[in-house]
Amino acid sequence: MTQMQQATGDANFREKVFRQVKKIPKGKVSTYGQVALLLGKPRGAREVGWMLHSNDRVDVPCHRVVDRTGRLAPNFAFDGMAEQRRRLVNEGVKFIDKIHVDLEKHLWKSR
DNA sequence: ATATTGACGGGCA
DNA sequence: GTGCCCGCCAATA
Repeated sequence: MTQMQQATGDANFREKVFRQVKKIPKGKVSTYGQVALLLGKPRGAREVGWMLHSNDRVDVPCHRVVDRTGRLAPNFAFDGMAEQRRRLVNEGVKFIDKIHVDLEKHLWKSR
């Protein structure tokens, strides 16, 4: 690893985030904090959010990642939270209202 | 180098 | 359950 890559910080961490998000099963959701914790950064929730925002790759199901209250992203990359909600509903995720998913039922329990 | 911002989380009212 | 404050971390308006 070059010195530049280290300076960039966690270029490696970014890959971990994508890999972890890809593991979220269809019909389940995870939280930024949960993902961060699994990657060994208990306080890296904001970091995860930044990564997903800056990288809206189609192969990363970022719509399955919500915040701790189950609230959807304030500004989803494509069509606002309407698009995010549509995708989740399409996968069978239940909502307690328009912007909050039912975490009790759909929060992914990683192992 | 400092200040501000943001797709966050925990604790408390 | 919701809202506010504060701490945390990286990017940058």
